[in-house]
Amino acid sequence: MGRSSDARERLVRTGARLFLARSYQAVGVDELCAAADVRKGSFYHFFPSKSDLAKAVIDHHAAALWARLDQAAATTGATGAGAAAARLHAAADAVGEIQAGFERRFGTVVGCPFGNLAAELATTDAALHEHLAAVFGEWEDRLAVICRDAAAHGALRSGAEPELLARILVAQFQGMILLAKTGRATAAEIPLALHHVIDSYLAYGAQRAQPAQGTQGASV
Amino acid sequence: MGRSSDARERLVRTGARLFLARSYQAVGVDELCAAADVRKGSFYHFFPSKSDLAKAVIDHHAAALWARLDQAAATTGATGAGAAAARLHAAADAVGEIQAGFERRFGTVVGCPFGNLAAELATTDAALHEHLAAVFGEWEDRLAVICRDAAAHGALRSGAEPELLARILVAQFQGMILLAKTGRATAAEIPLALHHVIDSYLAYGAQRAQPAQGTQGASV
DNA sequence: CGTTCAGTTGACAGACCGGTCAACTATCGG
DNA sequence: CCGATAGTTGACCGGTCTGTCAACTGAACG
Repeated sequence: MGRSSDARERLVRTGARLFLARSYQAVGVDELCAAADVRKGSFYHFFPSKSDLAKAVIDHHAAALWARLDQAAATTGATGAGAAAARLHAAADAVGEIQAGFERRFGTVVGCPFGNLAAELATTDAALHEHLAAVFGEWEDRLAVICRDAAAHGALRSGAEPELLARILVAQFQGMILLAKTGRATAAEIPLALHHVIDSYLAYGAQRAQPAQGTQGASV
Repeated sequence: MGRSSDARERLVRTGARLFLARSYQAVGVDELCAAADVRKGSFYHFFPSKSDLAKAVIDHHAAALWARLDQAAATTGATGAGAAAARLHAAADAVGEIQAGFERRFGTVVGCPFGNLAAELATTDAALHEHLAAVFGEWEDRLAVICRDAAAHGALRSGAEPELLARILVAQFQGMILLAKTGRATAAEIPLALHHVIDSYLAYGAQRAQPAQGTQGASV
């Protein structure tokens, strides 16, 4: 019953775009609606508040990230000592590609969708704070799975705890993306730094032979 | 001639406090003035715009950070292979203490003063963007000096370039602080992760014997 | 002691903010 | 073909936002 519409999806997509291009607070509901060609009344038909749109935007970006990470892990099939290491490097490349895509779309490195919102809203919006914490938690967990696998195959240096390494890698992603956002690095340098950190945690002799080469697949 | 006043300093200090406790955009000039007990006309006597106050706030935090880093480097006197490594660890502890101080003052980890503003404003305020880039640049340079010293004494693993390591460490600071802000870590865990990363870059045998122990000096 | 000027004051402006609402409309299921 | 309902529309609200201004005040200095 009733009619159907893609207005909600348009709002989420333009929200994702505008929040990245500027920031959450810098984009008003009015501008958002104009850009999505949706009247304000409709906005509040789909979302109880602007904050709820942000939650949907986070889910949108999270789905895209998990898809990329799954794809990266899949192309690096098989198991074994070297495979886990390769999957870590592939995850670094996947994030690098997402950031490179943003850089192409927006003209500059606009930052991490989650990191930006966390820095801006973690202190003022409890619901978004929790939502973002869950995303970072899943990100960490996904890397921890690979790190534990690497540890099980003896691919990690002695003293390298898988869970801590996963956290360090997520932090390295966030930090490098932020430095790139300040203009002190390009999107392409993000995965390079991560390859470096990953290698420094691999058991001696397990480092990758040739320097990082992102999977050259297109799509953004 | 004319009269003197500490209103400007009060504005910078309360700006530093409120921007950390919430965010730049979440704190209005009116609220800021009320908290600093300064009338709005006076605010615009000292600062052409809210953005210029933010620039002063950044300088305020930067001065505090450089002082802490200098102090940390000084207590770890002397030179030599182990001294450079010790200075890196001391820098990690210094940042950890700053964050622990914020955590005590505000009740939660409120993030890095520079990282927060960078994430929020880098895309919308060109002047602040540049100003923040300069701070990150100096931070990186200061660590690079130590890293080069470590490299010169053969304290770094082979393949560890000092400049890249300095960048990786700044990124690790930013990333860990952001994760702590999302509630996924405490301020005390920030230096621990950094000690871990630093150790993974030190030449085998140069790792610190006993786990991180922040200089127990008080002061915030 | 008076002039000068940094600093103060409070009222004001205009735009914009997130959010509300009642009336309306098109579509889908029966 | 009709009723139920998801979606649409545009006017509207009160509050807050950054920034302005002219008149005023008081301390330092010649």
